[in-house]
Amino acid sequence: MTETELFKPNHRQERRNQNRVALIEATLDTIAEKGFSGTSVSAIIERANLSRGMIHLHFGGKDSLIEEAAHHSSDAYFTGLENALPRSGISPQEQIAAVVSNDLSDEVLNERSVRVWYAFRGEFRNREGIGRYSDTRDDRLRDLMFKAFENIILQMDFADPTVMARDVTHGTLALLEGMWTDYLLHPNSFNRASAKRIIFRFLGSLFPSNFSEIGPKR
Amino acid sequence: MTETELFKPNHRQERRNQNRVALIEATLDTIAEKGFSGTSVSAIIERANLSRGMIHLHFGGKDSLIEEAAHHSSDAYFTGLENALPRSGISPQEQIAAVVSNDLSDEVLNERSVRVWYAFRGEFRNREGIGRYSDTRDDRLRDLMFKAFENIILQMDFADPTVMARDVTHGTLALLEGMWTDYLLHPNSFNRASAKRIIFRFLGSLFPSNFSEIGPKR
DNA sequence: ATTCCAAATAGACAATCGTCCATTTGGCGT
DNA sequence: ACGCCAAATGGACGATTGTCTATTTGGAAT
Repeated sequence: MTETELFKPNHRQERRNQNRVALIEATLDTIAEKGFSGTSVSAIIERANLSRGMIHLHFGGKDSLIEEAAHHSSDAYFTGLENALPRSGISPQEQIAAVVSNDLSDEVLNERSVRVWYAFRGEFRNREGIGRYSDTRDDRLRDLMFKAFENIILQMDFADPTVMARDVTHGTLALLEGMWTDYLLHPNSFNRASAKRIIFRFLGSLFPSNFSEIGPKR
Repeated sequence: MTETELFKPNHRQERRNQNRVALIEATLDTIAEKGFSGTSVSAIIERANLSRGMIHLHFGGKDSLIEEAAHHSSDAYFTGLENALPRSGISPQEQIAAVVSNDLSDEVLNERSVRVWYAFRGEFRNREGIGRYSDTRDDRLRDLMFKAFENIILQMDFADPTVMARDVTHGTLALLEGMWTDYLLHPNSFNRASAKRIIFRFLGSLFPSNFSEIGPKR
């Protein structure tokens, strides 16, 4: 109500879109705070300070709104990741380190996004729209890491470099996943530096000339 | 109704307890199939083939039933783990391998239990009863693995063996967590043998005289 | 200044939620 | 064989769910 006046200079379509985004953000906030089962239409519109009919007007229904929120959340993660990755002239180990650092950064690994992410994970079976974006995120990230590890492994001598690259990619992503879970369960005692050291300890053991427990070499 | 006759020879208290367990199992089945948001009182009692009032009679309310179900699920995991661990005369690396094998076994890593587990994870913030059991599981398992890794590390020369043991424990649990997530998202393409090989590849690289990519040595 | 129509509102609506109680059932003790 | 009382039933109950529509609002075009 009082905030409405702040937006007065805007045009109609801008206001419309602001409300659309406000609904999505309010949905994510509510999921983070009250979980999926506590996320009702009433809770969402109360947080967004909008009227009840807006969800039907903008999204057609609650389920579509939640799907859009999942989409929005997934997009935000990848936009951040692509900004965190320098365009070129970067060694494979530095690329992997960039992914690791990004996944453990304040922007990605915070209480809101982790709770939202796990709430979606717990429900994605029943909402097809959510599962789609879960998969999308994994596939793009997996491909990026695989190529980086492949570059590292090809200039060593492994019996089956492709399998090795796939295994290490899989393992590193699993490590990151596990760190997220740890943060979800113990957000206060979680230590970002410690998490990073652990991951690089594992990678440094596998590729001593590319990683140390401090981070990537060169 | 028709099944009632099968239980006729039982005493009253046994029947009562059977119904109690049936409600818990029906709750877990419903969570696995429909997610937390689809788990209503109606859905539970329909699956259990019992009357509406039973939940109030046995548990006092839906929330308590769900808490008991989380407890039941956690207990089942640890009972299985303790059975999988031979009592004594087993090397540290074999202890760790037993935990890894157990976490990747059909009994622990199946669609029902993984969906149930992640559904609880997504809601544990709001139901205090659930969070308690989540933590309990982690603590007991962490302690077990830490001592095993400590034994391995103490007969090597590391600058700070305690930190190293803690890091590797943390990392290995994170790897297992990540494998569970992978199974949740892609239950059909998931490969247990591959998951095990990846974990032992990481551990074999850190402790070459204790692990190989096949499994524990000795 | 007036009209117009997209945008937004607020409440009606049936369906479903979880709780709880009046009633029935049936196994055990006498 | 009978009566008792714990166990189980199934529906009533108010609260809350998500959807949708009749109404109001207000910026833009004339």
